[in-house]
Amino acid sequence: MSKQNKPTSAELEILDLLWERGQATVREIHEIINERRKPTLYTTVLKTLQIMHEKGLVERDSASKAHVYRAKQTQDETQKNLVSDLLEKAFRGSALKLVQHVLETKPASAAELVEIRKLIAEAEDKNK
Amino acid sequence: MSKQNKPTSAELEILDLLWERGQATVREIHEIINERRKPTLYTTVLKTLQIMHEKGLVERDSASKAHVYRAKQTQDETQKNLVSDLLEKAFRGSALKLVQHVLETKPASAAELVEIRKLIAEAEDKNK
DNA sequence: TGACATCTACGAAATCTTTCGTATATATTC
DNA sequence: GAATATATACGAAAGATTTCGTAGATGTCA
Repeated sequence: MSKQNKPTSAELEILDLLWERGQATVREIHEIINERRKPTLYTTVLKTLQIMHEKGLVERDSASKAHVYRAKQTQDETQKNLVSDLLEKAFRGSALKLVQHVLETKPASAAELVEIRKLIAEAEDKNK
Repeated sequence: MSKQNKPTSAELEILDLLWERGQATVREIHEIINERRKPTLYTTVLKTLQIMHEKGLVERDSASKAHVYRAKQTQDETQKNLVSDLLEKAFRGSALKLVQHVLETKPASAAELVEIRKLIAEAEDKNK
């Protein structure tokens, strides 16, 4: 059912902003992106959004002159797809290995570790 | 130091085979890949390996007519890079969210969960 | 040796992604 | 209503990745 539309790198960067703010115009997105990384023309961002619209990654309200964009998939759904993709492509399904690398790469805070414990407890319950 | 050579999707598929078998010829790789997914010409696989060789992703022994390829980076190193990349690009550094999705996507076995617990314990020790 | 199978090399086409530049429409303001 | 600022649309260049096809080298075997 769900579209197998894996967002590209540039698309993901934009989606991230949309998830964070709920919605945004091209200009807003353009400005934020330009602060964060190498300068990009306004029309580049616009074009990317248009392509994302064609692909069904975003929806837009074109009532006013400056269209307002929103992500169509939730961050959660997208993250889940990306993880599932990585798990399959690079980890041959080994959840353990993946978790191990996560904890190595980005040492989690004490609070996060507590939360992760809970997740494991839940997973164990389901196993029974 | 380490090459920031993020393998592409096709490259990763080949690397996976090399890690699994230690080494392989183009023909072997070609045959396995063709069993697993859409048919690909022999020369396509060959060309990809040649490019990977240029990039330094693999090394090869050309003593015999059919060259024998080996991955140059370990699976561990590569996985670590991929995770770090995903964490940054799609999870804004939230280890928790990532782990959550892993456990949802691929329900871990009881044995794996035990192992993950250990990793958390280690991480907590380091936090102190 | 000569026919045949199998290999590498590699240019180029095909495809995908990202960026750029131009044309044109639509508000705003004097 | 004309000048100006700000939008969208969109073709096409630029890059990166993947695939294809041809040329030629090398091994095998009767």
